[in-house]
Amino acid sequence: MSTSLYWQEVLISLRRIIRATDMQSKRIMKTCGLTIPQVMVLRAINILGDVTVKRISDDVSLSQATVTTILNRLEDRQLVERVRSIKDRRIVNARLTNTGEMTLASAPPLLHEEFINRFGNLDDVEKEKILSSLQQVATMMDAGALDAAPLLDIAAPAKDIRSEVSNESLQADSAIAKATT
Amino acid sequence: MSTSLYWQEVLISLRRIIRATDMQSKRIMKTCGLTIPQVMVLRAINILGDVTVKRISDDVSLSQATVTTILNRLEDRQLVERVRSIKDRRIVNARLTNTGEMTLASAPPLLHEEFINRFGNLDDVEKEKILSSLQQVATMMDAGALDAAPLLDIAAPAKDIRSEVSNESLQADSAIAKATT
DNA sequence: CTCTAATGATTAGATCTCAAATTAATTAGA
DNA sequence: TCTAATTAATTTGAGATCTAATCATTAGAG
Repeated sequence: MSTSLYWQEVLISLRRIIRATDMQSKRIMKTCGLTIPQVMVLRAINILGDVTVKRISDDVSLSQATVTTILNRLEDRQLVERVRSIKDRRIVNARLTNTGEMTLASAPPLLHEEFINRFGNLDDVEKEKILSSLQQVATMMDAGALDAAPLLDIAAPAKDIRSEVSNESLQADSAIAKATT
Repeated sequence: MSTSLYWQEVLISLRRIIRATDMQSKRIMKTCGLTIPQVMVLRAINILGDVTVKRISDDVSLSQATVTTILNRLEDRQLVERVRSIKDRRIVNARLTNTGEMTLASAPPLLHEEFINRFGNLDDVEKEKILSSLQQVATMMDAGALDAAPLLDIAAPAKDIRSEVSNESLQADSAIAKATT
């Protein structure tokens, strides 16, 4: 059917987005020595406090293995330290060092300035439309990946966030309490 | 401004999308031996006829270097052949072999079945909303990357592909045309 | 005609990412 | 108490992707 044409378009858009993200990550790497995923992990740790690798990986949407390797690099640079839980030795809790906090605080925004400007200039309806579309796509995609179990509420996420957004103004740490609830 | 929280959400959504795409690519790789980008390159060649590496790379949003390595693998498997232009020896034209055409024809859809189902079940308004959001995001993102010069018309981004498509194989039905307007 | 600049493609080098296998630690059951 | 199953993290192995450097060819200027 005619929908088949949508796939092409969707795929191309996804490619462009993935590529742009990749390029942006490399650009950031050059200026501050950290990649986007690395900064995201730092942020997650900062927001969530001492967290397990699993929790981080859920939060930033990277596999546990990837988070482990990212933590290795962050630990090498002393931005993060790992502490084994005393209660359960299998568990590792990551936390930021002082350097890590400072580095995170000074990290540049992860999206292109250009993107930020343009997005910022859209009116709220438009912003909302875009964010909720992204979330729908993400949900539809990883619902397939995860066998459709935990993420069935397609409609909910966008709204949750929105209300958070409008209430808490800005850095609200807890706001990211997350769709995972 | 409260917009800053949007960034978190946008980033998380993008991560989820990127990850799901990656996982899907690996899944497809297992079943048919080709990754998503490989299939996309095959498709581009099929649609565009004999094409230069540059043209392919523009079309599928991968760097020239990446397309080269993909072409290497495709050529190894005899799905594609490279022909140096006689007029200008720098130029390489890629074309599908018979095997390549057959393989392409039998390649599975590149998006999760689950995604396809869900997306397909949305009404047209919703589909367009999502597609146009993706395209806006892609454009805002790679506009930054490409220094904002050539891509200022947010509305028109994916046009090349579509016009080709509609002329050739697929009989565009106009739904998409509107999405970008 | 030759030398330099530009252009298209390829190679080299560095990261990231994931699935699968592995290691370590805990819990449950015989 | 001791094994089996489970859980958390890490290591291994294989690709993909980008930028930058390189190679090959063509176009232009003197």
